[in-house]
Amino acid sequence: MNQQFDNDQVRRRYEELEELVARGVEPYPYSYDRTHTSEQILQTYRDDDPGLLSDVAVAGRIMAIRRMGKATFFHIQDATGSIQCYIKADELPAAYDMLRLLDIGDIVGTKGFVFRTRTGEITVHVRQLELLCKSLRPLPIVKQERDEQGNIILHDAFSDKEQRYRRRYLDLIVNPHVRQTFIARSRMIAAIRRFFDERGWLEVETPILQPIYGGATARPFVTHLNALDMPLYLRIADELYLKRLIVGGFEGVYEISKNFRNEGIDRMHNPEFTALEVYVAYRDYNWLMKLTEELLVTVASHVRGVPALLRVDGTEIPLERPFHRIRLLDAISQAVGEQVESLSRDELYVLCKRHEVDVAPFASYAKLVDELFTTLVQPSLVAPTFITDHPVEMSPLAKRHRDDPSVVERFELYVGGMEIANAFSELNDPRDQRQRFAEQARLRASGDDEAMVLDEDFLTALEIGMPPTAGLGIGIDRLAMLMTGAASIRDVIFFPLMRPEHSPRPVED
RNA sequence: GACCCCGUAGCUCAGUGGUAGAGCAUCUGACUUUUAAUCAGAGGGCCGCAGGUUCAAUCCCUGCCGGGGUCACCA
Repeated sequence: MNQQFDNDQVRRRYEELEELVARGVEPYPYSYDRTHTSEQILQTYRDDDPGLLSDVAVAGRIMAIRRMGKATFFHIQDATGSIQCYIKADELPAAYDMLRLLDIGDIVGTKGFVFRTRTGEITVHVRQLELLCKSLRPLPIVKQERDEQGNIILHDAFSDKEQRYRRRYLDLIVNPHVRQTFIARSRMIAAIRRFFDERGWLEVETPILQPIYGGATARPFVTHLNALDMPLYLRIADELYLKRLIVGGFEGVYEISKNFRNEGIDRMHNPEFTALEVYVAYRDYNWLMKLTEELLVTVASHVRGVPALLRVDGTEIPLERPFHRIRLLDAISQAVGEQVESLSRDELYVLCKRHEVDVAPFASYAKLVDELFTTLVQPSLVAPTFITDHPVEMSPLAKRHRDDPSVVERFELYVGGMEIANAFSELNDPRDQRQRFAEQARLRASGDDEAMVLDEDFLTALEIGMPPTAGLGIGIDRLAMLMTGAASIRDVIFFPLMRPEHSPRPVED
């Protein structure tokens, strides 16, 4: 064996492994038949009838060992929780001998009967002990203590964010709340699927590798397809493909999948993130606002038990229907204390300067509106609020408002100061859509590298004809943050993007 | 990309211009109902990396690497 040891704890464990093998112990067996999880034992045990659990088999990772000479207590942790085990040397001399070579982190299976100790803890009295996996590296030890109120006090919790994100497996083993966060995320997505499935809408998959990226304004990741010697883009949105499916005759489709945007990384943004998009034929954005309310209330109730979301500071955000609704320009007017509805681009620029909103002198009308909103309004949108009817320049894929052609039928949902949904009555007039693409092309030519690219086939699809359609996108990661009170998007993504730990020096070319 | 902060034992952290310390973890011994087990002892460190200043650098300076935060960017 030519093993490089990082430190003597690792070396010691390799030595133990060899000694176990020398004694005929298989350190990596193939399976283990459990009768109970730790949770099942704790829930089933009855002091007046301990015989109920006279022969259980549990398995898990050793998380604590207390050796007391000829008797030892240890805790094993499984997916449902943890349970204490008790083993006596005189009853099981061989197993007890093997136990001397086991460590915190090893995975074992044990059979025995359940009893309650003098100090009141439900415990498995070990009659048989098997090693199921030898752990060769030390675990970051988290000790926990219970105070008189029963609160759990953690000592020296594994808290270094870099290590937690890089070695999520360790984070999950030693930090129980992390497991809970990801279970909540998974339940949330399951609840969303159920909500749509119940309505008869079809879950679909559309291309992630796209020859033309579209459906949002963002810089893409570029890759290359060798077989056809052509560039491809990782999708920034799936919108244009889902609309093609509505053209094709499906009347309700949704997709939950990763998008990729080559932009900044911060606590709200990860280069790859999960988006939900749903499109429903014959509906408009008014109907979709009600649906969005219902979706959030249903999902939050399922995941959290109450129709409320959670802020980082632990305060709840009740989801009371109907959510606030305010037109985007009205929200800005309110914030600046004057009517902005009919202001020109140049007047808006002056307004920005007056309110110390930092904008470039050549910024477009849409950009100015966006800056004013982001700076002056968005932070205050804690309670769920629909911001509606954006200027048409900001929304190249949304249908013009039926009463005002300068704005579109669009809403964004803000909760806790975060944008979590974006939706519109979908633009299905191919003539208008072509004009909008032309405007995007003009922006692109003038240096806006996030402007949308013309997708001629998408226009062809619209010419074939798309029924009136409402479409909604939800940032799943951000919604998960609000379901769990997470402070950073990294806390709800198992493996957030990190720079390589030992980065090879990039070669300059 | 800019600025600020951080990087010391497996983990959580102290610390000082004279090359280091605690708790837990680890090792040895004691202990047959413990639970942050306890008691006695021991080992463990390129103080992120590379330069510079200095008689002397973990500490001061510069650069780099990694992380966090703020801003910018970004639906």
